[in-house]
Parts: sequence; C-alpha cells; structure tokens
Amino acid sequence: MNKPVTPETPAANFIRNIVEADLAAGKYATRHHAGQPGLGASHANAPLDDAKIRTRFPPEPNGYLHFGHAKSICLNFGLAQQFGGRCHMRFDDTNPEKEDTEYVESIISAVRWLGFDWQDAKENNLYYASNYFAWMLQCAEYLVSAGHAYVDSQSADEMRVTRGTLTCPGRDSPYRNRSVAENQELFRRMQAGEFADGAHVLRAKIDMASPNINLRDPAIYRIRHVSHHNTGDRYCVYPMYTFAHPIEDALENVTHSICTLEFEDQRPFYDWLLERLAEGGLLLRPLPNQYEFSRLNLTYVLLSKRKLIQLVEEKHVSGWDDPRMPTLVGARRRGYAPEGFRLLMERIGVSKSDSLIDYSLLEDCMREVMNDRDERRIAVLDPVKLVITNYPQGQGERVQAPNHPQKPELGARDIPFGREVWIEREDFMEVPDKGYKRLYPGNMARLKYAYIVNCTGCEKDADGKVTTVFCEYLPDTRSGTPGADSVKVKGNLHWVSVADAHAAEVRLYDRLFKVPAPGAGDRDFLEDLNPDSCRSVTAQLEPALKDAKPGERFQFERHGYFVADSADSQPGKPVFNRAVTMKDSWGSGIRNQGTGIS
RNA sequence: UGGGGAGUCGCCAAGUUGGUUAAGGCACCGGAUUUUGAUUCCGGCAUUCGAAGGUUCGAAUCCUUCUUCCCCAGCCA
Repeated sequence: MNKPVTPETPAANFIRNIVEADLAAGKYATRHHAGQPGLGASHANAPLDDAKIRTRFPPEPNGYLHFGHAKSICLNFGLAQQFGGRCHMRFDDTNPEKEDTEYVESIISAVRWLGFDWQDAKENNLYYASNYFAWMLQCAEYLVSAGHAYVDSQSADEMRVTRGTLTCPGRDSPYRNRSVAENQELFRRMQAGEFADGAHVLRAKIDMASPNINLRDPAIYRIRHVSHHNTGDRYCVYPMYTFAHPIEDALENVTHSICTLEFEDQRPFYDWLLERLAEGGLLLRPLPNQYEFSRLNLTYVLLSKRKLIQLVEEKHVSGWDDPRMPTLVGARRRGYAPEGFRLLMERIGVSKSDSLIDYSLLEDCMREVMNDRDERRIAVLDPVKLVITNYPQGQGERVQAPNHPQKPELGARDIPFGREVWIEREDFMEVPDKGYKRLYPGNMARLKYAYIVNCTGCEKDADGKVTTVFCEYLPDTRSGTPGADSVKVKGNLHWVSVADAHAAEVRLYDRLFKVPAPGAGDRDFLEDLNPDSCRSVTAQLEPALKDAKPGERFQFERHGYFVADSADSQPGKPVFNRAVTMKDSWGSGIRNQGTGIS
C-alpha cells in the first residue's frame, strides 16, 4: 500500500475499475475482429479479437496537441498497454471546413514523442474517420429506411427556434413526418449535390420534447460543398460528430470509448444510435460504451484552443512551438520530458470531478525524471568575475566533475580552473542577509570540485555595482585530496574559468501568465500575460557545453534543467532553453526571476 | 427555474454490496545525510468525508432536505 504512484505502478481509478470488471465478466471475450475496421458483417466470421480491449485517441486534425490531449493519450494508450489491448490512433476528420493534413503529421509525431505507438507486428491502427464515410452513409440510409431519420428543410435559424430552450420543450418540424420514400429521395439528392449548403439537413427522429436537448432530433448530416483534405470532392454531405463518432468506434471494434465530461449528455444518443444500427444488422454486439472523465486544468495555463490560436496569431508568442506554449511541440522545445508527462498523468489520476492541478506538480514531475537522467554541467547565468589573488598568475589546472552525483557509471569530465573564474552575481553579497552562506568579506566557501576560498572584498563601479570579487584560496583544500575536508564550509559555488568559458545565449522561461487563473472573471486573459515569461541572458558555459547537440538536455548545477534549443542552436554555438528551475528552498536572484512564483 | 454531472486534508485522489484508528502522491513542517540551499532518507500532517437531519449496535458509504460548482439550446468537435 506504500507504493508511490508511477506509470509502472498505476493507481486505481473509475475507468480502470470498469475495464477490470468488464474483463472479469468476459464482456468482450467473444468479439471477433477482421483486422481492419468495418461493418458488423465483416467482423462476424473473422477470428476472435486477440486484443482484450480496444481504446482510441481521436483528435480532430484542426490544431496542435496540448497538455490536455496528453492526459487523454496517456489514459487511452496506457489502458491498452495495461490490459493487453490496443489503442487506435484515429483522426476524427468529419468537418472539412476546419481540418487540414498540416496538423496530421504534427499530431502523429506528438503522440510518438510521448512514447506511444499504434503499430505492432499484426496491426497498424492508424485511421481516418473520413475513410468511413461510405459506411456512415449506409448507416444513415438504414436509419432513414427504418423511419429513424428524416430530412428537415428548416433553416438553421428555424431549427434553433423550434428546438426549444433548456426549460421549454421543442416543437416538431413541419417536415418531421415526411414519408420514408420522400426522405430517401431527398437524402439521395442531398448526396448527389442537388442542394445548396444548408438547404436541408438529415436529422435523427427521436423526441423534440426530450429534457436532454441532444435528443431533440439532432442533426446527423449536413450539406457542405467543400473539398475535404482526405476525400477531396467525393462528398458534399458530411456527418456530424454525434453521429460519426459512435459509428467510428463500432467499426473499429472499440470497447471503451473514453472522452471528456462535456460529452456526457451525448451518451444517450451514442447508445440510441448504436442500438438502432445493431437492430438493423449493421453492427455486432457487444457495442462500444462511452465513458467520460474530467479534462485537465492547470494553474497559470490556458488550454482553450481559441485562446491558444489568439496567442499565436497576435504574436504574443513566437509560434505553436514557443517554449512557453502548453502545446506538446512547445513542451518538447522547452525541454520537457515525455516521461515527465506520463508521470504527471499517473499522479493526477482520472476522475469525474473538475480539477485544477497546480502547475508546480507538472514541474515537479519533470524535475523527477530529469534529475534521474540528465547529466550535470556548469553554467554561470549572471556572471561576475572572481579573482583569486594568491593563485599564481598565468597558471592553470584541471579538476574533475562527475556527470551525475548518484550515477558514477556516467563518468566524469575535466574542467579547467584558473586564477580568474566567473561566479554567479548572487553568490556574493557585500553585506550578507541572515542565513546567507555564500561569499561575503571574511567568509569561506568552496568553489565546487576545486578549492575553498576566503572572500577578501570586492570592487565596484561608480554606480555601486560589484565588478570584481576578490578572494584567496586555500591550496591544500583541493577536492579529492586529503586536505579537502580540513576546513568545513557551508557554501558551495559553481564557477567557470574565465580563460576557458564559452559565452552563449540562455533563455530563462517562466510561466506565460502571471496569475493562477488567467482571464478569470470577465478579465481579458491577455492582461494576465506575464511580461517576464522569457528573459534572455548571455551566460558563461563550461567548455563541454559548447558542443551540445540540439535537443540535448543537461542539469546546469544549482540552476535547473536546460535543453539546447532545437531551432536556434548551431554547431559549436548552442542556445539553451531553461525547462524548469531546481527546487529552491532558499529562493533568490536569477533562479526565480520573473513572477517570483515558485 | 429543464436535463446531465461533481463536491473526501492547501492541490490531486483511493475508498461507495455500511463494520476496527479515512490509502497514496504533491505541497507544507521537523530532523539526518549531502562538495548542487538539489537529490536521498526518516518523522509529522483529515476524530473527519459540501451542510443539516434521519435509519443503524455501527455510515464518507443507506434515506430526506438543503447548498456550491461544472456541462448542454452549432447544420463544431
């Protein structure tokens, strides 16, 4: 019971419980699977499905994936992994007006980046809803022939009025009682392109007085004379989500169709539709079932597609992959780790209650995986020169620094040391604060991996800004020698030899918004933008960092985790992005610059 | 005001066929180790489950009433 929650030791949640119960009851044990999507008849005589369950991740290819999608991805693919099932990657591309192949590639690579796959030796479960259009039409025609659907010729406005309101029942359309033959004819002509957009719409015939508005004869097919990114001009009628989605699930033999809470009211229609189609012999039982969970909300983050688009279009960020964006491409460029996302999703769990997760939990998950894996390097972000006055002029030596303090197997590297080194400006105070244990006149601290030094003073410019710090070193306190511990100090400072340092741009990212709930109330969310969400500094790096490859990530000791920017790094001239700071129980200076939020 | 959901520690979240002291994580607070004020390690952290009644030997779990929050009136998904 004391196991921490990790992707390897998942915790209970209501969806996992449902899957376990279904498996225990053998609910899906007799499903047959043709190896590819299809109507019931195609699966009927195929072998038993060797996938215990089937889930799916069904994004609409109309934008970039964000952190919220990551929750759905981890849930759906995770469930399939855990229970010996398969998760389908499916593009829900039923609306030609909003979708584009441009997004397909980006979505595919984002899901792969998170560490999931839909291909194995037997199956490649990558699907497009638009490839099911012919089957969907067949389903719609069946509904028409069975009297479960009719062609309505009201305008959209008329439909809105006759639908009623939350408290008033709707009224039947004057076209609701057209004969089956007339409906068939009209639907045929809709498909043939004889009508203009909006002239008619196919509606399910359920109950205009239903307290659930989604059951008041929902539209299932609309006329759109628009070219589709996949089917081109083959169709001019397109199915609505509410109609298409259940069918997509059924065609693919999906067992557990998991979506977010706002689709809850849609479930009765999901079941109504599938039941009718099963009655009509088009689909096989057991039918897929829909389950809903609460979407991810994070403090300091906006996950609304509309607002993210606005941030990009109005250039408040540099693009969809701006490291401050809550998109997966942004996260990747920021240096966030996919394992960190998986850990986060496992930690926050899955439930039906609206939740608001502290952003710091995400950061903490990132730190956890990065701390374990990333090699350490030294960088001085806000350099001030330290002169060791008793160190011989023109002399130098090399000291050893381990690449990971807990993983000696990762080896060590040599770092040049000399009379002048860059140290962090915040590591010296002429008049120390209470509890400060770094350099101040009269105090000793260690230059990590090298010598203990005793601060003797500093030099300032006309404005009173410190330009140089002076100290004397204790020659027999070199790290790794018998005298290293002869003097005890509390402060341990990182440094880079002035003669060997490599100056480079380092971008210090902070939260995009300065308040936990951007745009709360009736405030414009743009007013909550954090003006200090990106600060660029020229840092002094240890020589080994000069050849960092784009995408390569390190812990800069005492600062946090940084990645060589994948877009702007050049060979021999890296640009680094700060993914996340170290946890800092002291808290000061450049490490928490910006909002001061930590 | 119709319908559908949800309210368990600061943030998440197990637990709901009623049965001893209400899991776990994060945060937080102590203390140990530490050449990253990091990591690691130990210890602490809900007499109480939105509220009030009721049933019962016994309720977070059952009943009643109340209350707060979220979603739904696209020919979007």
